[in-house]
Amino acid sequence: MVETVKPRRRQARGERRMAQLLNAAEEVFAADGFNAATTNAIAAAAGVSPGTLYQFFPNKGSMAAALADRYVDVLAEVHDPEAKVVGVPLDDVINRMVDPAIEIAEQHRAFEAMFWAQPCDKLRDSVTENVDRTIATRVPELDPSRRRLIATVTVKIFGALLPSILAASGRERAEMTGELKRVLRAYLLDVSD
Amino acid sequence: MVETVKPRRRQARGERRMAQLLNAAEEVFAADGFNAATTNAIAAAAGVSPGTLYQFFPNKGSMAAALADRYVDVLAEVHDPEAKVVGVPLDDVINRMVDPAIEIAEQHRAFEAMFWAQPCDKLRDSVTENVDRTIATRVPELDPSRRRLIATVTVKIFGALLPSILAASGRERAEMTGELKRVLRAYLLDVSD
Amino acid sequence: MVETVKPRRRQARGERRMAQLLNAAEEVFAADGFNAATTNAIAAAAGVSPGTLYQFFPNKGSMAAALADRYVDVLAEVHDPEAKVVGVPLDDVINRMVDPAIEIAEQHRAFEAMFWAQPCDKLRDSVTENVDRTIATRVPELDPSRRRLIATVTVKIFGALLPSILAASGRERAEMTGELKRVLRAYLLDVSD
Amino acid sequence: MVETVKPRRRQARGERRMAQLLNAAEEVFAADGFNAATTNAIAAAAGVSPGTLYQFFPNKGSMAAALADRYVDVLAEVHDPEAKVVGVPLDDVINRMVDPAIEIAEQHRAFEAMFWAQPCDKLRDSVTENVDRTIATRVPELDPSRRRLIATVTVKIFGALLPSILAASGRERAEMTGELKRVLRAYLLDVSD
DNA sequence: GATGAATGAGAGTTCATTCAT
DNA sequence: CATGAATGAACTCTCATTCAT
Repeated sequence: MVETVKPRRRQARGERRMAQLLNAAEEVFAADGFNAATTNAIAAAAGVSPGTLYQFFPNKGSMAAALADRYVDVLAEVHDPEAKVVGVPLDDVINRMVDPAIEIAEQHRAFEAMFWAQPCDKLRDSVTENVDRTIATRVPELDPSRRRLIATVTVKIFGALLPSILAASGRERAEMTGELKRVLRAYLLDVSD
Repeated sequence: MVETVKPRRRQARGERRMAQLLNAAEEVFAADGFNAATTNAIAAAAGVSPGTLYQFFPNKGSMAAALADRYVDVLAEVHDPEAKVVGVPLDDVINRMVDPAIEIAEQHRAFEAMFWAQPCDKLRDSVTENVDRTIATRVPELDPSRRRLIATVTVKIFGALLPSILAASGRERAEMTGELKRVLRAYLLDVSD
Repeated sequence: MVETVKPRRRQARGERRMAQLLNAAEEVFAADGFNAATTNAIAAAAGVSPGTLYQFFPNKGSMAAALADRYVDVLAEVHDPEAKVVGVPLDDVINRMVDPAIEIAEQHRAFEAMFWAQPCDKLRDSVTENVDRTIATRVPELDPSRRRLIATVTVKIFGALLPSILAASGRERAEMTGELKRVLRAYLLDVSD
Repeated sequence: MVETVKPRRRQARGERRMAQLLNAAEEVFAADGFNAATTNAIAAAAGVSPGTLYQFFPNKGSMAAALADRYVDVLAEVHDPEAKVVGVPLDDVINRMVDPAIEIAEQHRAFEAMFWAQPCDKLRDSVTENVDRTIATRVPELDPSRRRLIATVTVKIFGALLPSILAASGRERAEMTGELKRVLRAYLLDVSD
């Protein structure tokens, strides 16, 4: 009994540390970008020593990957697999894809940086997978590999416009977001013929 | 007249070196990206000492900027301002925008890297400007600021898909290129209503 | 209490290193002067890598400043604020100002170099302050700003002759030192009328 | 005849170049100090190429030395060897030593920098020599080596206070200059007993 | 003479990572 | 687990000087 309690405590502490470190990494990655971010800066932001950081993450990239995982989870939480996709205006589908993603990107400040960092393919892949599935449901007759291509392109477009959206606010942001949706709607309409 | 030749000779050597250095920079930027590229590596690739590099360029960014300038020039050379834009299928207009850009990107190996590097806004701006002008000719009634937005989005989409296009070849590349054109056509059609 | 010892240990190693680095810096600054001294040379003289140096000092100037602080401390230790300054021959006062300073300069080989280096104003200021206070005690009726001027001039004279004194030895040094004291006595006598 | 004219012209051009280069060196040395001054900067300031500079001066130090020579000459021009030194108030003698020197230092902007630069011992030596001779005339019974010592000390004091004098202006400068003269008068009075 | 390109060792500084404590 | 000292190669950039033209 004692043996089981102690490990739990340890694990709990460990996870707290990891979360703490990831939060710090999020700040630093968001502020400086992946390349310019410094493991020392992350450790400092987390209030621990560099050595401690390396007890939880083998290298800088793994922190980015872990952050990406976190974002994948958040996206999954928000994603409603039961959501109607067929017999619904395309605009609604796009809204349900784009809006939560933007909101998450805004709330999780390193989302944008992680979206492009090399060690975070997972994140892009996951988003792509979601889009792919949505398309699959809505346009089942589409060839899977073609569908994959379309999903990939869709995600790249999203990634390309996201920075401008996040950098803007108010009216400007609405405009940029509108433009993103316009592009996607036009493309997806064209493609689903 | 004779006097002008002598100075030219000296400048000639210098300009040869500059070209040589820019070529080397192109290689290194293409291989490593702007951030990871080192001035020493560029100098070495050019077969000169680091000091020589700095006789022609005050810093790393200026090499990127010069390279960007070069690409702007190449784009300008290829661009035919007399080309018919009105009363012509949109597909043709898009082909004439996209195909030369891709070809240039392929021939000038750092084009992609420069397209995103911070010291090279000029390049993106120049491409955006070209697109803007083309739209202006074709859809004159469009509000200029809205037009600018559309051009910007168009260029971002191009930039987002370019890496995949360049990374691919043969059938795959044709597919990616086709997809890029499809996106742009759908978007621009939608927008010019 | 036990807890405080452990952190101390870590700091102890660090402070040992800092002392070691400052000693090395002292050697190198003394030998080459502040400008010509290199951080790599200092690190090498301390037997550590350049990176280690920068864990304790953010830049070259800060090492000089730290050295200057050290000398300020040594001067403070030697300075007896209770020492009689009134009702005592001026020669004694001057001896008590000059002799310890020269001795410190001799024992701490970079004293002279630090005395003039820009990042070490503190050192000159501190010495000036001491002189100022001594004059204040001995000639209380003197206008403070005038007193400051006199102290400044006194210190500059000291700094100007110090190199010759340190460079000499034996009889020559005694002569130079005597000359310094003669100047100061004559000046301070003149001034306190 | 032709042969004698051409060399003259060449020499004339050469001396013009040297003067031009020295003027440039004066600016740069004055602005940056001897160490921080750059031969390239000097050449640029003179409007010539680095290679040209090295056709007239073998290295950076030699430019400083040449400048020092120039200042020695200027001092000599100003110096009146017939000036009465005996049977005249000491204040007058000091004025005639100090005032022209300060004026020269002000007019020739690198005087101060050259006064301390290592390749310019000549300048200090020359000034020292002048002072030595003046003392010799006024106090002939003084032991020559002691006289040399006094002259040296006098010059060092001058050099130590000169920067403060030049940096100041108006009332402040008058104060500093006054202080310099006070020191020297007190010292020389004491010494000539 | 004059040019300016060329040199190259070396400056100060950084940082992902390791390791003794 | 945590610490923070330690590493060291690598980075960007400089500059007195030389040399081909």
